[in-house]
Amino acid sequence: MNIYDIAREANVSIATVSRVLNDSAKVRDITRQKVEAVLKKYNYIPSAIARGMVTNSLKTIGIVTIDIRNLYYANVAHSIEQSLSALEFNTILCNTGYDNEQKLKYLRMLVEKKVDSIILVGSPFKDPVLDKPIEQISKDIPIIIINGLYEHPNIYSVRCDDKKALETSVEYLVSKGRKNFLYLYDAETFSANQKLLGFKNAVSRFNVNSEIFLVKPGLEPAYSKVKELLDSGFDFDAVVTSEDLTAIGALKCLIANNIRVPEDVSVIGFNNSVLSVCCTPALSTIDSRMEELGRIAVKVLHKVLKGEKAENDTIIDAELILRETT
Amino acid sequence: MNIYDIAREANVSIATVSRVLNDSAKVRDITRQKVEAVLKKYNYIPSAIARGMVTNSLKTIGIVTIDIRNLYYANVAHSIEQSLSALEFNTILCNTGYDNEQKLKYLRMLVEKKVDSIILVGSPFKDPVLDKPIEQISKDIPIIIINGLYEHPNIYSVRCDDKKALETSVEYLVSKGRKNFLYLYDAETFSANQKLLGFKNAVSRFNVNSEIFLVKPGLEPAYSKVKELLDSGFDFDAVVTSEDLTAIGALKCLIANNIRVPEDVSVIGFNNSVLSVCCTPALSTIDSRMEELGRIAVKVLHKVLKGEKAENDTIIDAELILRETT
DNA sequence: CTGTTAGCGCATTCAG
DNA sequence: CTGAATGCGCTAACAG
Repeated sequence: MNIYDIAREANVSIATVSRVLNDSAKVRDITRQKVEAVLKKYNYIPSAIARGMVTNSLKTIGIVTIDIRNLYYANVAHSIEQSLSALEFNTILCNTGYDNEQKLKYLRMLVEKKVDSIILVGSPFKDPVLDKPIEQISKDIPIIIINGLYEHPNIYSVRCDDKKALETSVEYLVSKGRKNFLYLYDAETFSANQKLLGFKNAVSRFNVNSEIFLVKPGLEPAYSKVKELLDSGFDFDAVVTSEDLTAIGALKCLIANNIRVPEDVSVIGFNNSVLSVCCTPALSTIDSRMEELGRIAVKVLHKVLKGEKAENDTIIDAELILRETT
Repeated sequence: MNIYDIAREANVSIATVSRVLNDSAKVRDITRQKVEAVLKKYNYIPSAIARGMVTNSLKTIGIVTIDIRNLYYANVAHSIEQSLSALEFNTILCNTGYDNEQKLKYLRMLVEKKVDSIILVGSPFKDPVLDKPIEQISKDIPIIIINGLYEHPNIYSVRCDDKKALETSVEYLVSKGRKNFLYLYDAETFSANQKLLGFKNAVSRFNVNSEIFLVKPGLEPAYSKVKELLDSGFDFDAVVTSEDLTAIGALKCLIANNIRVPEDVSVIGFNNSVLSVCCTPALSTIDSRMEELGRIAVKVLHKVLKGEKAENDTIIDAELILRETT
């Protein structure tokens, strides 16, 4: 069933059917009703593909993440999908993992499917290997990168001020009398580097001691690292991390070793995920405002799609959430 | 740029270009190389829309969930997306929330976009209001429902044996000497009913006491409920829930009230999400094998799409994961 | 093995 | 306000 069938039954031309389907132009009321009756009778749904053939758009956006099981990505993706849906856009979800080959494969798929734009979630997408292809794509469609910085025409950055966030954390802990910091981070992306930079800035500014370690993502690696540090007699009274899960690993190790939190050691995580309220004591953390980032990304995109001028780099502030580990 | 441009530059017909693009038929090696050279020169990517116009498929599947921020949905969705991607299919993600209007809107969008199939994740999609539209859609494309039962041609169920899982939990706790059970559940869907049924079966079979309460989803409502029960002097030595987060709410309340877990009270959650290892003590829980469900769903779908006969209702067993709360 | 041709279902001129 | 005609880029017969 297509508009020809509808047109025939309604005794009008396909152009008229198309018009009422999109109410794109004036159609006499009586004609419209005639057509609508037939449309309803068959519960007719037009083909977005055929429309896309003409308009060269499926009203679909690709959203590219590392792994949607990660709460951070899930939250941003959800926010994006919802904002987009309100604008009548659909979302193609891509979980690329960390492998660049996979990322390229997905990017290609999205181009094939003629998405109206691609939203890259997370800084792992700012990578030398990907730069060329991404810039190539940006010649045809706008690209938004969340929590990555990409200075290139038609590529828009929307991010949270990670650097400042870490500075704020350290500052707060210093104000509480903490003097010996441990920083655990689990990635070496743009965003991770910003956090690290913020941490380093702050400890040097406040002139406190600090040790920094890169650990594998997850709870276990952080647990082991802290255990190792404890065993080696390393002394610290504050743990700051780049991820909630890492913080929780550290926290669990401290508790297991009868170190009181927050009396002896303070802990601050990052992201304000559900995880942070599940542990005991509940984790103080930094809210990186994932939903807000998603919303802004779509807002920027919408502007660009409408041909309006949009901010090339939007930065919002994170927020320190104090719970029981500080 | 389209296949005409490629054809012209390679001095062949568009049919030949199409053939090498899909390697659908024998093409002389020398011709193929000629074409491929031009293809590479322009880094040509064919339009899936135009192809879809002819084949009536975009090699895209709709996956419909309540909310991807929920770890359960995120895990299943991830598994589906990955399995699908390996089959060269893309995934349109839909977060419908609980509102039926929204669900219908998404369903319509997916039909418009001519998806090859729709995968419904979670039992909230087995609802009288949705039955008609879903059955209508199933006339054109296969539908898979994960953790819901839908007996209808071209609709396939893939689910975890929730009933048995709950029976196993209770049985285990009884074997540990527990006699007074509290069951907290947070939804009234098909899946939730199965769990409830399993719980009831088991407590009656083992002849132990039980109280059952419906609470709102989340950590807080469970916490409050348990607090209320404790204050009222209600006596219990085992808490079983339909969700990890609910279990954690209960657990936190017990701990806060100096009730020892698992010495005084045992707790078992459901889903084996990351949350279960974040709390202290770590939560014993039921692994509902979300990744496996996603994988099987895609396997079933793939069969159907290839025109092979597939199982209408696939059931797998959950697994009891013992950690520190039992 | 390769080329010609006819649609796929729709939006969009351009006439009337 | 409405209709006829055109083409979007590709696949799939069908010829040769």
